Amino acid sequence: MSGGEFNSWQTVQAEVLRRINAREWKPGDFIPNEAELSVEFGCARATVNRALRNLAESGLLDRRRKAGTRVALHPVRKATLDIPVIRYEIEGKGQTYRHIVLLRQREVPPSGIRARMQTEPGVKLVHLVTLHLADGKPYVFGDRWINPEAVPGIESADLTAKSANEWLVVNVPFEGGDFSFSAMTAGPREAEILACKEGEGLFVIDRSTWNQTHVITSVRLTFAPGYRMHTEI
Amino acid sequence: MSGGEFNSWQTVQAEVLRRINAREWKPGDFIPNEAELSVEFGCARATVNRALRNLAESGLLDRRRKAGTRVALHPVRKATLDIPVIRYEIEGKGQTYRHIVLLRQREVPPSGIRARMQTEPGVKLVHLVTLHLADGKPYVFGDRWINPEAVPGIESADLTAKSANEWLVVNVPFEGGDFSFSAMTAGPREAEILACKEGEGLFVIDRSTWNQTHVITSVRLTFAPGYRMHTEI
DNA sequence: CAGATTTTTATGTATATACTTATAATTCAA
DNA sequence: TTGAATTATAAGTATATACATAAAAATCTG
Repeated sequence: MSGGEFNSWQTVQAEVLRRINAREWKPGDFIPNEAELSVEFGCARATVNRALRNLAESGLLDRRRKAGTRVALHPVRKATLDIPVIRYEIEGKGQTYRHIVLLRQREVPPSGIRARMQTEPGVKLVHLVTLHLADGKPYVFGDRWINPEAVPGIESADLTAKSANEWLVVNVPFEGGDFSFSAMTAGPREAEILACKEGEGLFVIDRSTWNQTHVITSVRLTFAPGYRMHTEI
Repeated sequence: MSGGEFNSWQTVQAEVLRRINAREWKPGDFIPNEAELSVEFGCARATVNRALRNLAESGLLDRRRKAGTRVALHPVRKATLDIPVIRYEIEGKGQTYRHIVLLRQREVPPSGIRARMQTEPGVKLVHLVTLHLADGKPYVFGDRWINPEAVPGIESADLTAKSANEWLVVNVPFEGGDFSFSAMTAGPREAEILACKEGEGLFVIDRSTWNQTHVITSVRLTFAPGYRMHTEI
């Protein structure tokens, strides 16, 4: 307590992790309860709680009240990935960032977008197509639909200075988002905009963000060939 | 306190989140310190700490000792994505899972793999190519290299019953991983294995996992056209 | 005045205690 | 015997307190 010898929650977490990895506690096994572990490790129950909670959050343990704590059967490890703000991403690589607005108009969206945006038939949305360049070369282009109802300032915003991507991040809070990652084959349009060959495989991110009341925006980012999204555990 | 009216850390978190979203506390602003907030919310500092820590973990606040807590300038939202175990993913969709081992041999890896796996020149690794099928149709194929030094049982494992993917998840603990997501263009080999056309865009995951001492395995998963990886915030 | 030292301060963590809550297990009742 | 009520239990949370630690700010020094 006063001496200096104590178990931090990290120590406890490391030891529990070691036991899981060493298969001393196997997937599906119940592990001792918090009270028992706190005695074993010579620390407070709160400390054990912190350690186990952390491991549960990262998917290695399953915990339920009264039932107890068990080693996760399907150790679904979770990776966290940052949502890129394109300018930061490019500038972070030491390249210069520039963007061009290719299209900006109010438009009735196609049905797929309308479903995503949950708007009534016939309602016009802001349609925005932007090309982002790194060192002058096409990097990614965004085909974006914005619900002006959810974003009051959008009509008057100067989207040539700051891209919609950045403008929205700074000006419009969102509560939730929905991402999907996939690949597509470059057609004539993509080939022209991204200055690549038709038929090349392109990395695509589809993203919708919303707040309590509205779907704010829905965007498809199509990256030039060679793009990689990276993350670690 | 005893009555029933109290502020849980969730309540505090929700209110802080509201203020951030309402721009009462703008990106870059310092927010009141834990002691002040605990007075304002009528709760213990530990409760405020829990709330703020949580928000910091999800990227909305930046905290530093002594400096204080500020609203993140670049609200890099973090999405967590589950690392797919292919069989679960397919069966989760209600499809039947099957896999075929296309190649399994000890082999000296090409230099790119060798660099990734951090092995000495000339050292042989286990090379394994597996096709995973959903309802009998090609879903993804894995081109995998395994360091037998890190995985003692691998030589004798029956990888026709359980795929290497699943066998490794169950039998080999790992401490860290490295993921990258990208797109490629189907060449003759991919077209043949995945039964798609040459020139189609394919989604690719490159993954390495390691423990303290070794890089365990490095795999490239190439998905059939149409695959989407999905996540929410 | 630059550079080293000390002080101050906000977050970070540990602990004992107490109470809450979900839920498994048990008992009771129809 | 089934279904409802009760009990016991393990995690979940709140709190007061104390000390640790990083780092900004202030002070001291040559």
